[in-house]
Amino acid sequence: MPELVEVELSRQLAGALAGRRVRSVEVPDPYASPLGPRALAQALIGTEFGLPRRRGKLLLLDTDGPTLALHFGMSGRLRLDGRTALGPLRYAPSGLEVRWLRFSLGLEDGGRLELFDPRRLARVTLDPDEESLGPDAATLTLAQLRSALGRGHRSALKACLLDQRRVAGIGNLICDEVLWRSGLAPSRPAGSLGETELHRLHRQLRKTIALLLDQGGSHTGTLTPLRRRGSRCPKDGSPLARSVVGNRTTYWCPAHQR
DNA sequence: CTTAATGTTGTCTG
DNA sequence: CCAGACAACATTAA
Repeated sequence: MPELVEVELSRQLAGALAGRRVRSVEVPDPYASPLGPRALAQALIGTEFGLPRRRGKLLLLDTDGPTLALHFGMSGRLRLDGRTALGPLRYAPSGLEVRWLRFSLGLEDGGRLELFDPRRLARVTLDPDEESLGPDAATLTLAQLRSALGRGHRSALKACLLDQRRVAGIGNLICDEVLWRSGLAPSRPAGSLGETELHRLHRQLRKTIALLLDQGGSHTGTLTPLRRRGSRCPKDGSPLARSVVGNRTTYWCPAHQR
């Protein structure tokens, strides 16, 4: 679930952390962090949270000490004081089982921040390298998009959009949805877009992200439910193609995506 | 049992 | 040097 949209919803949930202090640190699955449980505890206990930030798919929880960074991998989700920001997990519809709790913080006021992750690809770090991420997709300017794609001259458009160093936050579902709405083929060389196409892509990117946020998830688009063999394009009725682009399964309409 | 999965990273190859 | 292919990571569920 964790593309920009889910992480943003988690950031909003984490807003309630501001001004609260860490009392305890638990790491039931040490695999979740390259830092040991001890280092995390030492760095975090007693610190006070500020307002949470997000860059791409990274949730940044600033404290008056280090910045706690959460990356949700494929199946991570956040719970704060018993509340979550997202609907059921695709790979764990039953949701928040104790065996999937990988990291948690007890707060001085009795509250609790918990990271659940069935698939164990989520990561907890401190003071991450934020600058290696490209500009955030939700607020990307046309100029930023142009330069992100320009440098990727001959690599596939979709591969560029998924590259977090170029643009941060776009995942597989958002990418396919945006390209479908933009009428652009995922395998188009990124550098081949004309100014009109670039404009269209930029507009659809911003619009789609806002829509998906509003609807509560990356999976709420038009194309997502059609990600199975035999589906047809809702725009023109053509059979959707299924291929691999940028290492990810890609659904698209060869009829109107050019 | 097989396959695919909302992600990232490193390695190999042409 | 570049882009693409592929495996690995670890697990769930259809």
